[in-house]
Amino acid sequence: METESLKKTKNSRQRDLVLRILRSSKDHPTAESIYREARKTMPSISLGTVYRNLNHLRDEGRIRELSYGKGISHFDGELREHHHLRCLSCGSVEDVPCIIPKSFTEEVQAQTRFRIHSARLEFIGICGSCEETAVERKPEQDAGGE
Amino acid sequence: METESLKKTKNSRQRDLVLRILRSSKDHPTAESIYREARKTMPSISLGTVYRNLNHLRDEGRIRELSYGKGISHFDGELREHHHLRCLSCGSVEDVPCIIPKSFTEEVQAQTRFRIHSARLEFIGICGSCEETAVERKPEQDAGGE
DNA sequence: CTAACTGCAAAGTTTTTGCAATTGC
DNA sequence: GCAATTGCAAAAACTTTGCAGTTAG
Repeated sequence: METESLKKTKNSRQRDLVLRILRSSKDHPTAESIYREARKTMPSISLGTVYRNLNHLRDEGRIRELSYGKGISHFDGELREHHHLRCLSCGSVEDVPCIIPKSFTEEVQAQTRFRIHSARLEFIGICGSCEETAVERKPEQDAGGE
Repeated sequence: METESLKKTKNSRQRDLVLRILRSSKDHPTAESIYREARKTMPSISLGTVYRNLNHLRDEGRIRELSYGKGISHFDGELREHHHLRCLSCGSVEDVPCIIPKSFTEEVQAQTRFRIHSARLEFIGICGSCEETAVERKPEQDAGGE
């Protein structure tokens, strides 16, 4: 009867800070940007500690790791089901509070031998402001200054 | 009247090879595994060239880059709409030929100022064979050897 | 008290890049 | 012929880790 190697967790000021920054963040910060933010409050915090805490919080399921794009991971402090819109033009990522239809998930599960826990969905396209910019730039339109 | 900085593309044996490997691949190889495979045919090919060609092919839209997980990108030579099942236990990724319901996509698009081109969907759960293994391991069941 | 945690810096991984030589068109 | 491409190796970018000292419980 072995318990799943659960280890005692201490609350450190550093971990609290990382979590607080993530929770209060409207976007999806990277380790680096969390680090920069954290140093405003706690100048001695190290990048390694930020990484360790992000991994720890993710393993506990208290935050989500996104890792879209190539190298860099982004982190998300929002746990309720939601998905993402990624803009091809400016690279921004916003949340959509949509929920994948249960019927769809069930259909997929029925078709495969897979037990589905959750899903990650990312819509890829052009965001509102880039769309506007593109329209402004069109030559048919009276082209702005410069 | 400037065209979108389109640059002439040459066909090199290296690029063809990378594409051929990807197209004939049932799974989603990494740059590294494509490199290993490529060297069987063309021992002089370099890893840098594999990376350059993968990026090039992706930019042309001839392959897809997956980059799930942290560091390593995986590539996918299949362009028809399909999505992925990722197993939490063994880390494997398989294709599901499912299609996101148009009505769902349209609903999301209507809710936001976003113009959706495409979507990436990944179901996360436990694959068939891991599920079986887990069941075998359950102590209620007559536990196998070892 | 002591195991978890930290800061620091060095090391690890994955990907990109500069350069001179080739190669496809 | 010339620009695109290549091989090589060095550099960059991101993340993890070993260690000795600190801290929460």
